[in-house]
Amino acid sequence: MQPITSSEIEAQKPDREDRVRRIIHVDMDAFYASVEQRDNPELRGKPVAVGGAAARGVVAAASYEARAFGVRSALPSITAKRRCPDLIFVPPRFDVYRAVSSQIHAIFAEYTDLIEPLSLDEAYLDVTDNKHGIAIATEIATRIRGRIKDVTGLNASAGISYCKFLAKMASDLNKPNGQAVITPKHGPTFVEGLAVKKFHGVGPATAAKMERLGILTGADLREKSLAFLQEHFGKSGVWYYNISRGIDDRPIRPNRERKSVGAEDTFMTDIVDLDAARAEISPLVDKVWRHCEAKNLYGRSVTLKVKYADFQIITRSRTEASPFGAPGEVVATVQALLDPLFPTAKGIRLLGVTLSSFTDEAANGSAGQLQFEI
DNA sequence: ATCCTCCCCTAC
DNA sequence: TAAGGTAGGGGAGGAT
Repeated sequence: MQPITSSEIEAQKPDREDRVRRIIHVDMDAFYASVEQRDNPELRGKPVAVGGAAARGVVAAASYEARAFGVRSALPSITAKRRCPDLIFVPPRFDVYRAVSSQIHAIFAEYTDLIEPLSLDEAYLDVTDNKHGIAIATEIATRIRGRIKDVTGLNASAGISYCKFLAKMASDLNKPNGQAVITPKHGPTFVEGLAVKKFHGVGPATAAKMERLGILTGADLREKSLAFLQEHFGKSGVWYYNISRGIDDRPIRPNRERKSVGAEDTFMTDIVDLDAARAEISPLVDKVWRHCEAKNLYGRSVTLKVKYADFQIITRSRTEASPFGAPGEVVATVQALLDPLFPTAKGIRLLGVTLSSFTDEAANGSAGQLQFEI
């Protein structure tokens, strides 16, 4: 400990301790697969993959029995079947997953309103001030996991720490059906010993770039200056600088608003001609439009996504002054974005449509717009 | 200075 | 080897 004056103790100590947050990251174990095993006893104890067995499908979630064979999320279904010939493919039931997600969210809300869902099966909770006045966050995590088990029959894991990054990391440490704590005292040490490629937010590209710079671990990262990291990683450099010291002040953000709604489709066989491509647009737009309509989202940007046979992905987008008023308008715009891409030398394996730039209100009539412009 | 378009990276 | 669907954030370069 650094020697400090008594006045500093008076001034700082209570302040510091007040500022230490208690964050829990809750993560359901093999979520989709566990729901399927819960609802169909035939699947229990067996290797299960949720997702399409289709030729171009991938695994969305794998049971722990399947993981023993190297079956993982995002693995091509055909590879999964080769690794695990007895693998049972089950189509996803998102309505059921959403219902379970609501149940666990209700359990979180018994303890705090500071809930930030990351997906159907994961959330950050800030329990610094919680509804039961429980001082020990691990106690809350234990109770939440018990409640989840009682209510849903499913296992959850949890990470407990003083920030989101370390809570997230901690939830993996004793998975499945476990929890782990990283205290402020041990946070920086934990990060130092961690390979950067394990950092949440550092993917293959960034990991490779860091490796070229001689950065393999959190300790390596910590040795680099802020200026160096900013030079090589821009805005993210600040984030890396802080996180290598165990510093992450990002707040829990409840009620994050959706910024885009999209739909995309990979075809059984690649598309080569414009008419075939055009025929795919309406169904995609209709799906997106229905979703936006149900949620009262009025988008004024539309993006067309094209994935070619060689996996090159391009996007073409257009932003209007006011939101689209009918699906037909979206279809027309997307067609206009699509046309210049033909004739194409490469087949197209996927098309996608996304609406974004949501505004508060539906489009005014054209007369209303004119009044403003005059 | 901000918006728009397009691309890259990441996560689940 | 075979590689889905959905979403968010950052950055570069150009337009307004």
